[in-house]
Amino acid sequence: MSIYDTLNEQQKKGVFTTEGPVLLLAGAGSGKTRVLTTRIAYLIEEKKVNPWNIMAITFTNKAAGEMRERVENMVGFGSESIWVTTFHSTCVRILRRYIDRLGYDNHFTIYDTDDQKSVMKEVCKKLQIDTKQIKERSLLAAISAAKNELISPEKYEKNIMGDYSRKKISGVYYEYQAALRKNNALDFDDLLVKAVELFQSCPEILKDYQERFRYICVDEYQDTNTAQFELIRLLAEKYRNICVVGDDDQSIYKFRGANIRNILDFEKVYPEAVVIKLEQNYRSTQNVLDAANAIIGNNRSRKKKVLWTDKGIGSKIHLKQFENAYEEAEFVVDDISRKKRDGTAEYSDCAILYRTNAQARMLEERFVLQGIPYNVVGGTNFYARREIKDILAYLKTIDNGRDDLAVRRIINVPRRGIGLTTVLKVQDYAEEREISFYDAIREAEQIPALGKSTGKLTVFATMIQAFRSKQEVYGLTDLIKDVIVTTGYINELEASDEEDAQTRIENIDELISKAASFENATDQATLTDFLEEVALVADIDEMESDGGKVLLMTLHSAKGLEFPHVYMTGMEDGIFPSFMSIAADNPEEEIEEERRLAYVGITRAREDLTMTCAKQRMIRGETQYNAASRFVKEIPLELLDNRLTTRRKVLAAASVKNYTSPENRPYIAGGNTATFAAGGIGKGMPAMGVMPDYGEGDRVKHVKYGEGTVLALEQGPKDYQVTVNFDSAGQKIMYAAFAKLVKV
DNA sequence: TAGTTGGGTTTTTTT
DNA sequence: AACCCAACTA
Repeated sequence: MSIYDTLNEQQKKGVFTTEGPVLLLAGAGSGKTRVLTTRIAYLIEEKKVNPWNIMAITFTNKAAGEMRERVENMVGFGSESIWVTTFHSTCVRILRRYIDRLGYDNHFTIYDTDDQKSVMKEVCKKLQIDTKQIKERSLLAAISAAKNELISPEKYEKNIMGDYSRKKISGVYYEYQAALRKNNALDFDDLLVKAVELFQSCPEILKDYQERFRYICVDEYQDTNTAQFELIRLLAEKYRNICVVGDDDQSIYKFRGANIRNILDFEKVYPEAVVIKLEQNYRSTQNVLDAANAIIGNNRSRKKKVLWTDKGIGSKIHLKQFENAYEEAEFVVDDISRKKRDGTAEYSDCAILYRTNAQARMLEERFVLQGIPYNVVGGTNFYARREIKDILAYLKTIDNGRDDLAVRRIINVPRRGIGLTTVLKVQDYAEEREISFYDAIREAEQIPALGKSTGKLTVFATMIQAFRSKQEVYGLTDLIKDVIVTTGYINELEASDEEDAQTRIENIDELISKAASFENATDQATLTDFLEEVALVADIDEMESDGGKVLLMTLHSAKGLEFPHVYMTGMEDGIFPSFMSIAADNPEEEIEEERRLAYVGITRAREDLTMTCAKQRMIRGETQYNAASRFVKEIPLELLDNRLTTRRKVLAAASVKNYTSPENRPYIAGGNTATFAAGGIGKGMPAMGVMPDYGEGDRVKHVKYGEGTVLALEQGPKDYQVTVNFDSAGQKIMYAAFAKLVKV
């Protein structure tokens, strides 16, 4: 029996039609990833295509990783040379090699949303734009929209047509790009734009990649924007072996430029395309599918298809309305704990979905109260946290002194008594000479205006230079440890009475572990590689699956996942569909997008679906009274196990009081909310400067490097430095507090 | 220069 | 409710 026998007819067609353009319209749960991976295996095993010539592109690292793993399990070897990545990493890889052709340095850094905002703030200051009238974010949104459509500043300028606000944006767009270029930085959108630009201006480079990628597969095609479309179109132009997989009903990223026409008009761009529809669902029970079909059937702009299953009717959909969000959370958590007790479900079988990240908080409180393990996916990206960004700014500075933003971020963090006045003076000097901020610091002695700050700047520059030279000898992890010790970052945190100082320290510890595992997984792991990897992780990539925990996430994050038991909470008009979509200029269109989101949510459920809503809910400090979601009302009554009934609890008032005051919260022994919420075990920071229990000549053991002999142990300024000669890993110098060496 | 405080704003979703 | 920022004070 071969891997192809268990496929249905349509799936087989998808696997075997390897030549020419293919559009796979794959409904939710129809096994599209399976078709995609089997197709790749077929290309390699049967068609004898060199894995090197295959490209599979997705949106998240998680999806890419899963795809690679599945292909690996099917083909004997060679799978490691398939190019399986995300759009963004693909672009970075190409640009790292060739972006000098566009006048950038190949050592460019990648700016996240935070950095973009800082840049924009400066641009606005420079152009004297009042950010109270036009907000940075709306300017950035306009620029992002333009970039997604591959509209350059020049093109944008031509399209002003006398429109005042467009004229303003046009100027901002120019300045913003200039600022990025000066810092040798690209934002997320630039990654795509510049890759396309590169291909357009260097046909010989494009040709190389066209020769390489003879077979291209694109997952989640409905979420591609114009830039992504163009990138793929260029790459596929020569061989035209392009297979795109998507579901127009699951297009939920219009707000970030996804162009649903890419999938709807595929046959116009590729008239010879073979279109295959996958409508058999292997995931959910009939009741769940009927509900999904009933809801999505209300959308007008879509390719008609109806999902079916042979999994059986299954249980009905549960619908519950509560007085307020506390009771809603209480019910959901109780229900999950009941299922666990009954043996109906494990914690990891359950997922709670909501429209906005803020809705997680109340559920979290309840989980903590009941002592049930849970994990929140997303929210604030780990790498966007202040302490992490600070450390990364050091690394960026060490790696690429041209990123002024990074240098300015850390110039006075931890405090070195370098204030705004000094920074401005340095900046003036840098601007005058057209050099980078960091280079200006290195020339601090040449700046007469500085006065006694000069010394402080010199100390800073010397420290960075020292890191740079040590970098040659050190590994990545050692460098980070050195940075946090030498700069006194950890010391400052430990000394501070800030409430979440401990959490921050733990986060830094976590960063070190991430660096260590990156170092382990990559040979020749460079600082640049690490910074790049870190810049492109998505919330969902960080999800630990099957940690025996209930998962909480937004409906958007849930796309592509499935769970036996799904809870959709906050099913209220104004929350879901969101107020923004109801109040939009084009509500029909916006609500259709929300409806697709509802469709995505429902079709995550394998067996059991529960929808909940509350009559009353606090949003941004204001109490809102919401009716049940219109989407709920679109579900035929016979699919529900009950009518809408409100549960009223006498205890509600009392219990509300209980878990709003922190003192009354029964914490899990030995832990606290923060570590619990982060889903990690709080490892804490070992004390620094404490004499280790080993000495010169002793045999010790390290988590990563294994056993070795201590060659030297000397008291440094902050902590003991220990030099160990590891049997397999060679000689390493490390701080005793971090090395966590065990005497053997 | 650093820390505090009061006022104003806010994301809905994210690579 | 939470966060960010500008202005004010030590």
